[in-house]
Amino acid sequence: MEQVSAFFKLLGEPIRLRLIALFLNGGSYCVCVLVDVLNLPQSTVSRHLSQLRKAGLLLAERRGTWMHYRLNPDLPAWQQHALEAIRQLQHRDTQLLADQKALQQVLCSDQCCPTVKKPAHQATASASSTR
Amino acid sequence: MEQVSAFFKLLGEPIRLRLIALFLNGGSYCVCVLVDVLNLPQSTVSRHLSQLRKAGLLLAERRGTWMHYRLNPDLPAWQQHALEAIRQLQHRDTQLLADQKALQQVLCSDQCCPTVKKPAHQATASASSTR
DNA sequence: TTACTGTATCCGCATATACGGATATATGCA
DNA sequence: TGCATATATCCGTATATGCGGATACAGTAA
Repeated sequence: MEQVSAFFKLLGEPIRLRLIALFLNGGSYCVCVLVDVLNLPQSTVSRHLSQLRKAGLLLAERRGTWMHYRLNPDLPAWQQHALEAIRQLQHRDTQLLADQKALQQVLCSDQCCPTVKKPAHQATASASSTR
Repeated sequence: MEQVSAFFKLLGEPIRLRLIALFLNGGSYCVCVLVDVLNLPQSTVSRHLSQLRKAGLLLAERRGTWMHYRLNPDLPAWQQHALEAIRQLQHRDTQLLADQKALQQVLCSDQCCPTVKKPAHQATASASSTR
């Protein structure tokens, strides 16, 4: 029960909600990309990411200097249901839409993180096996 | 966005989560019943209920001295999705199961609130057309 | 090693929120 | 009226949580 409310508590914070929404497409992003997208201090973004990781919502993987986060694909069914709610909001909420647009811009400009894995449908509209 | 996180923040509190779970069956309960079920101070239960009502999750209706709360049947789709997550937990989480059992006991003992509307399938195991 | 970059954590501060006894308000009834 | 019950709100307190600059900790390359 405490675990359950802890999960919803994570979703109850705007920055974390925006982060989760960005990961819903299946992409894998390093901290510096997300800092650029959200336009927030690095410590703030990193803190929220590690909270999401500790809770099992995100997985982290080191690639050289960069730490890459992605959504845990093996979440329990009830959590996936809750995330589905956010997925529905992505097409309506202006903030989430703006974040997605900002993400694409940052990814295209390739300012940072040569090893970022974009979501499949963005890779180049050709090979699609990112996951 | 703030509205969205506010919604999840409501679900992020154990007592509110338990309250919502109790209402998922479609029943309509007064405060005193819920106080008995959760075994918590009246002010605590009432406060959480009014928070849920202010957010539009619950509807309240006065019947004489008693205030009856029930789930708002017209929630936006994304919220219903999130509630579906809780519905799935009802069969697994021991606390939620205990609450449901306690609710049935309180309702059967008829200690209070002669006007409580039980969910359809509990009414007499006959008519079922709630929700 | 040293320098540099990306990330995680620390820490003091500010704010939000929950608690629950006490009290106010509302309704029904005599 | 006045009392009793149900509910809502108040209020002081305790706790939780977010913030973000500063700092520590990788990992890479020279």
